Amino acid sequence: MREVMKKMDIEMKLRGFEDRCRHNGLKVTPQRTAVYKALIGTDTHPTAEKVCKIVRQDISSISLDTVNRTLLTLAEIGAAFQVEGTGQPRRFDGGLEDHQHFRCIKCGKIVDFHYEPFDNIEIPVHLQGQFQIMRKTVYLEGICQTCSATTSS
Amino acid sequence: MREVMKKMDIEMKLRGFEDRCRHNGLKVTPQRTAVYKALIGTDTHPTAEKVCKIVRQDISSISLDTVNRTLLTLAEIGAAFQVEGTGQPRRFDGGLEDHQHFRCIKCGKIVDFHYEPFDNIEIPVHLQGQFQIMRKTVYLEGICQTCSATTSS
DNA sequence: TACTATATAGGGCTTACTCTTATATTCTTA
DNA sequence: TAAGAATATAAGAGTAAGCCCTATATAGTA
Repeated sequence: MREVMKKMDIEMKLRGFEDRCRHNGLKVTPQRTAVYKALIGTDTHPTAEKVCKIVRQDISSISLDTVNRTLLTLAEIGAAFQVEGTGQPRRFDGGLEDHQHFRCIKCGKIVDFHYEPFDNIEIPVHLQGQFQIMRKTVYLEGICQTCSATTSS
Repeated sequence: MREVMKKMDIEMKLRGFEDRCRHNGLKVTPQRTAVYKALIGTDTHPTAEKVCKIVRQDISSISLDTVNRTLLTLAEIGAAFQVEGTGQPRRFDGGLEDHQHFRCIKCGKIVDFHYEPFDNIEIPVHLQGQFQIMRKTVYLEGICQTCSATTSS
């Protein structure tokens, strides 16, 4: 019974995915579908490399480049998203005072801001047992003024 | 007057930095000091590459590897830190329901959790004009159970 | 001043990605 | 349902970030 439910759920998601592709003028290819399926079938926040390995069980000839490109496409059409901050070179910060970060997804710029209520977010108790938390922050992503000005022109 | 204050401030930080090095059994080298100075002299969250360019104005022969290593060292002794999530391969997430991420800084594992109060953090008004915010999340870093078990042994 | 431990420069290597191009596939519309 | 146009894919070369190794140099110490 459980299994049947799961299967139906996946079928529904796939249907929705195909619609989403078409609405965005994207073709529904076996590769795209397989990448999407692999991604929703895991909760491990995989890299392109890992997704590629999974997909190759079905489509052995798929290239890593296609997987990577497809994942990026999925993020663009809102069928998935990129885990915050990953995929960029390492960056450092010499400001040790309490502050938070905003990152522009177009130009990659990181801007400090400080909003006192964010300094001491309360961590739910059930996590405190599970992890040794060393850092907690509110992290914002979006488009900065410069980039939104450039885009609209 | 302002300038003088700034200079004193930097001097103080440098003094503190040297102490911090010694307390951690690290030698105070011109390279280390220069990297630290470059980092606290900017608010742009630079990559190792950028810090290297700045430092080379003083020490033209410094290698990128040294800069990178030094920045990592600064983070270890708490004289700086690494911007959350940067420096890792891109990762994707197919779960579109509201949730937040914890990332283990040892093994890199990313774990989902969900704490409803975090779903709709209020963004301060002064930021709403400045940025077009597309995503906001609470992001936690620390050490997971597996890793803290391994480390203690 | 000399000795020991640690740091650095340099260069080669790996990994994660990106770009280019020729071929293949989807979707449309006639 | 066949043909054409637009888009996607595979493959492979190219690039950027970061890591590792080793010989030399330097800081801290006694």
